[in-house]
Amino acid sequence: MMSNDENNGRTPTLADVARLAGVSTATVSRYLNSPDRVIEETRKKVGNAVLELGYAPNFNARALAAKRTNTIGAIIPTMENAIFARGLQAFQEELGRSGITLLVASSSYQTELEEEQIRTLVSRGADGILLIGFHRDPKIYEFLKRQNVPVVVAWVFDQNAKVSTVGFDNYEAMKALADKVISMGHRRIATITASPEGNDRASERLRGIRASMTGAGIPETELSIVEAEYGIDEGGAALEELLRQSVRPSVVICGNDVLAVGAIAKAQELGLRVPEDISVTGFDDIEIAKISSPALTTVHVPHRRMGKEAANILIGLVNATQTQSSVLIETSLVMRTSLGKA
Amino acid sequence: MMSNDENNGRTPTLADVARLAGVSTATVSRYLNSPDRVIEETRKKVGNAVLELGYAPNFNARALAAKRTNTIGAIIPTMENAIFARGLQAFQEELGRSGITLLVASSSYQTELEEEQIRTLVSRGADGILLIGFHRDPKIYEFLKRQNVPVVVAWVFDQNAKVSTVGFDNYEAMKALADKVISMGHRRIATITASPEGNDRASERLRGIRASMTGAGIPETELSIVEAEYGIDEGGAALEELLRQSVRPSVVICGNDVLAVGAIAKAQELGLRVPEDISVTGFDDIEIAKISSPALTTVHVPHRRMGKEAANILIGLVNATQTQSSVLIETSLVMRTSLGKA
DNA sequence: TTGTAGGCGTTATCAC
DNA sequence: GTGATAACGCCTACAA
Repeated sequence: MMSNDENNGRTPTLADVARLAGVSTATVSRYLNSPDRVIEETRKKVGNAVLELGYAPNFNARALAAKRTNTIGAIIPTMENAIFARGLQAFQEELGRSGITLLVASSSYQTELEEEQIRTLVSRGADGILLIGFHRDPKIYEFLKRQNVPVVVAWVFDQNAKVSTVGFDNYEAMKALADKVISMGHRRIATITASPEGNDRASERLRGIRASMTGAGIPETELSIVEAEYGIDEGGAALEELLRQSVRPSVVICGNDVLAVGAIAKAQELGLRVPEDISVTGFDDIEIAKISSPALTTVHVPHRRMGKEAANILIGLVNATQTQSSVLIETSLVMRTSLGKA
Repeated sequence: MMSNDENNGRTPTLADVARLAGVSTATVSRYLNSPDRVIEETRKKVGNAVLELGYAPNFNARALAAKRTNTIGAIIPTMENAIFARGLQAFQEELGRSGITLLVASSSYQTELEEEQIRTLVSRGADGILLIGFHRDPKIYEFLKRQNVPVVVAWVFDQNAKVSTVGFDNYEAMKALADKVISMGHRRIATITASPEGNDRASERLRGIRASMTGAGIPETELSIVEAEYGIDEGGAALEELLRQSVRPSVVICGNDVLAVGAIAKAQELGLRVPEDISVTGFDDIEIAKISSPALTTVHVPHRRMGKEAANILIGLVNATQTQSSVLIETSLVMRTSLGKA
């Protein structure tokens, strides 16, 4: 065989394969999409041509003609946060099982960026989209509806929402933790949280703490709040800020395990014993919670299950085999040693 | 205004916008791609039409016609591994700065899966691709070359490779660590590593340890090796296995920080003091290394810088403003307390 | 500055 | 079973 570049430098197309195999483009297309609809002999001819040319179908052309991409998009706040990255991994694995590819984008918690990414995903023909949390311009939901792109919102749960949700009740989950904290005698409560601005998980959790305090007769104004970005060092810095305030808290409720671990490390560095001098709690229950010393009292979030369920609901929505529905992922309190009596 | 669905349920197209605005499709296209080439007045007309229809361009059609996607693909082994997730985040941020979208896939360390994903990415028209590590069927590199898709391989460095690399010398980095370990008197050396099968980072690091031992006159056959998947618990289980062997190692060199932290936790659980009874080292220097107790002696890998550099090289390759080139990312030994004298 | 028209690589509807 | 051929939605010379 002399060579296989009859067609100068172009990347081979369906037509090239058809020519080489001596069949029509229609047949090649059939060979690719439903091989059983083409007779054995031609199948071989076409197969060889495909191999010889190193042909790879042009997805964009296919999507254009077929009006379906077998693609689902997901936008998460950040991949830096282990729990999102891992939930996404589970989501992806489940999609893979159905031969669906995942398109990922991360918004860095910027809503405008997220809007743009949603449009990009839709432009790319995503058959469905996974989003984290409710909070966003209602116009986006309208846009998505108009474009006929089903959505699943994860990390939150609301039976009555107009979209499908797969997650837990952030308010209740955090309230349960706070109730426990208060039941152990704590009154001087502080929290280190992500900015609740445009972040409904964070604001709901904050609301949970406040409700718990109020329920116990503690004025919610007594709650000290420090905002921090995601990161161990950030958690430490936030703790320092907390300690600069007039009354030292007896417990610091953190928005996630990473912040909590950072707070613990900083406290110890400053000579405070945890939990004897100050208690600290986390949220998420990622692996780090177990190996932290003291081990972290936290809220367990089954992120892999959440990712998996989200994938299945979205797939159902896309195939229209399922109508809008939400699933509640149960969280649970995990008592370890970083939370002690007041 | 009565409504904006003159066109039944279809999602609006360029033609719809053109019709509504009373201009040609070419003008709308120009409005979208180079607004400065259309006069203010028509710009307004078209803009309104776009808004009113909630028009979103069809990316696939655009890619088909323009033969450029402004998209770059990346395949990483897994998002579960924080250092990949974070390197990828940096990669993405850098691409975003140039208006390029990122397509992500994770191969779960399965080479066949990776091959498939590479084809998918190419099919989707990725202008360039980021891969982790060298090791893969040469045919893939040929395929990529034939398809004219530039590649950057990260997490490894080889000036002489036929593709661009952005990373460090895994062999040298680990050898430096091992040299240090041995200089502290250790002779009974063990390692917990990811399976080196088809993983050149892991196998190179293993080679580094062996070379160091040989250099110090320690028969490399004395190296105890246990393979483990990524995870704290996996690291712990691996340590247990190591301790079941006849001679107890004085030091355990782990393939990454997560395994190391797991090993430390398990050792302590079994009543061993670290580093007095057994030393442990990590690799990567992610945040967890600092808060581990004892803090982890490890190899610092500037993953964000690596992601960023990889993005820039790939962008240069895609724009053909740059030819193949590799950049070395320097790693460094970080001495903390988990490594003590033998 | 704007419009006309051909083409990008596939799929899908028909006939044959 | 297989082959023409018209979409699919957009871009881009080329004209006007």
